[in-house]
Amino acid sequence: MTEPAAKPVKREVDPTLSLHLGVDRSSPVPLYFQLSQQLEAAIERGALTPGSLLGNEIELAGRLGLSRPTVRQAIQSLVDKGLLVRRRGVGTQVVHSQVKRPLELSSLYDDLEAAGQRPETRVLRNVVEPASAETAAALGVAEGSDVHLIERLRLAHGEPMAYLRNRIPAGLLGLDSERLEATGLYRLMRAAGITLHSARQSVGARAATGEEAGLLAEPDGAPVLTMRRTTFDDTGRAVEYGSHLYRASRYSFEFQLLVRP
Amino acid sequence: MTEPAAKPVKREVDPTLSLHLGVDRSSPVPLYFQLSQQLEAAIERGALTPGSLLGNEIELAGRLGLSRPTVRQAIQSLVDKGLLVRRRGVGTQVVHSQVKRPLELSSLYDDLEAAGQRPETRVLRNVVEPASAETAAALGVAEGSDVHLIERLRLAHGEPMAYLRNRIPAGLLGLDSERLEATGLYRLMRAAGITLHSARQSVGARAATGEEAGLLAEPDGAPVLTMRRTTFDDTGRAVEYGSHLYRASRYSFEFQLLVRP
DNA sequence: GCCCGGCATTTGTCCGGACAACCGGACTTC
DNA sequence: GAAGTCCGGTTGTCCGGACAAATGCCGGGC
Repeated sequence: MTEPAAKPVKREVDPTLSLHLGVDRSSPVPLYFQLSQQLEAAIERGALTPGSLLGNEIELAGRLGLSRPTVRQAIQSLVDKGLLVRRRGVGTQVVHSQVKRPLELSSLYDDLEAAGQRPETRVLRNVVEPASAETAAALGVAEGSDVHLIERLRLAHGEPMAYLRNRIPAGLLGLDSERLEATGLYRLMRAAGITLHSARQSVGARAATGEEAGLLAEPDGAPVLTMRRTTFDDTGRAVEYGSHLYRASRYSFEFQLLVRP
Repeated sequence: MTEPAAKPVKREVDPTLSLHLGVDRSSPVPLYFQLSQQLEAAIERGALTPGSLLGNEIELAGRLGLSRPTVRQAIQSLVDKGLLVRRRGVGTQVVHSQVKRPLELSSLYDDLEAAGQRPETRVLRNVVEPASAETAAALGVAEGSDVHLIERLRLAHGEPMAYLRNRIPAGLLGLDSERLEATGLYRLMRAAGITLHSARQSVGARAATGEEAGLLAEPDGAPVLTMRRTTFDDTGRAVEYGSHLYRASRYSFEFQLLVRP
């Protein structure tokens, strides 16, 4: 008695088959991370087309010589990034693109640089002064204690884009104007060993005052975007309080956000 | 021969000891989820104070009768929410608070309701018309195909807060003005079985036109916040394209964001 | 007194397996 | 023809164990 011929498979061919995935066990990079990077790259360059089903986890694990938990961890990280969607009883699908990045704690400097705008910074003030009540409340320090006050004008293509005013607890890191003109504040903080963790932001709008309009090369009373942000490191300390002004005619906040499942 | 007296423990007492944690194995709720909820509640009400160390995972697992992977999954979900921080060789710490919610795809209606503002909606228009080039591009449909156009005025305490203009592919869900006045658009979508997944947003500012100023009860040329948003469901379809106007004098966007580790 | 190496502690990574819940389609039944 | 039922396939949850890597502390050596 011979087996009946296998019925033609309904399922499409597993698209990860033609991807020559593989991990390097001698590398210090975690296996799940190697895999998630390869999958992300494949999605990025279109080798995994939106909507297509990834072959099932168990088979994929077997093919790569990995365990299922490891493969799941790799897939999960891409689900968290919004690149994949899982459906029980169905499979794992590539999201129909449109996803870029789900909003990071971005530095304006980095944003401009990434957009190829070659940002420029002009430090207008860089002093230490006693904290006002508002600043003290935002930073969680005693009123009157020393804080750095930094005022900068950020330009792109020689045109003013934003007027940035930051307050930073004194003694947290060295802040000379020279370095501030060469890079962004967040980069200096990371370089000083501060691990940024989260931030509270508030974005609004109002009419610019005469002085502000002058700095930003806008007409008097022009609408400007305002952004207030307090940033915390992973110990919960407030490390920065900024209140910034952006030219509404030249700048808007773009971001992607994901729905928490 | 008696054991020498144990040296006094340097470590603080495990704060989870006094928490009477426990899981119900007969419940259909996943164990890791039960645990993460209990921990989150303990943090919320201050039973786990910021900065305190959470006793190690292995001991915690043993005490609860769970395996270490399950406990790790619970902790990981809180790390993802920004409530906890892990440090290898040290332990898991409660973040020094200030964290509320890391920015969800929020409906203005829900936001206002959560703030106890009793939102009110006035539907100004609710028609089906052919898609303009801009709308078609944003929604990924053919130019000229049918889309719902909905214009609403959102009020709180009887005062206008925002002027909302949404475009939705026709046939996606039933949209009668009556239900639109009773609740928010996103709630209607979820009720129609649409799983929201992500959105691309752009927030800017400009001066209001005369007509817009009149609707929002603002003086002519007053600054207004603009928000453009395309929302996608988990199949990657664009399900909504909105361009909204908010009174800058009454409204600002508040959100929390986390640094991706 | 100061520096450095070793040690205990804790989280990070990985494995292999087991069963449950869920989805979709095929099949049966009315 | 329509509705209900069964079944294969897939992800979700959970377990127990093992070793690696990072951190902070203590003691020994200089």
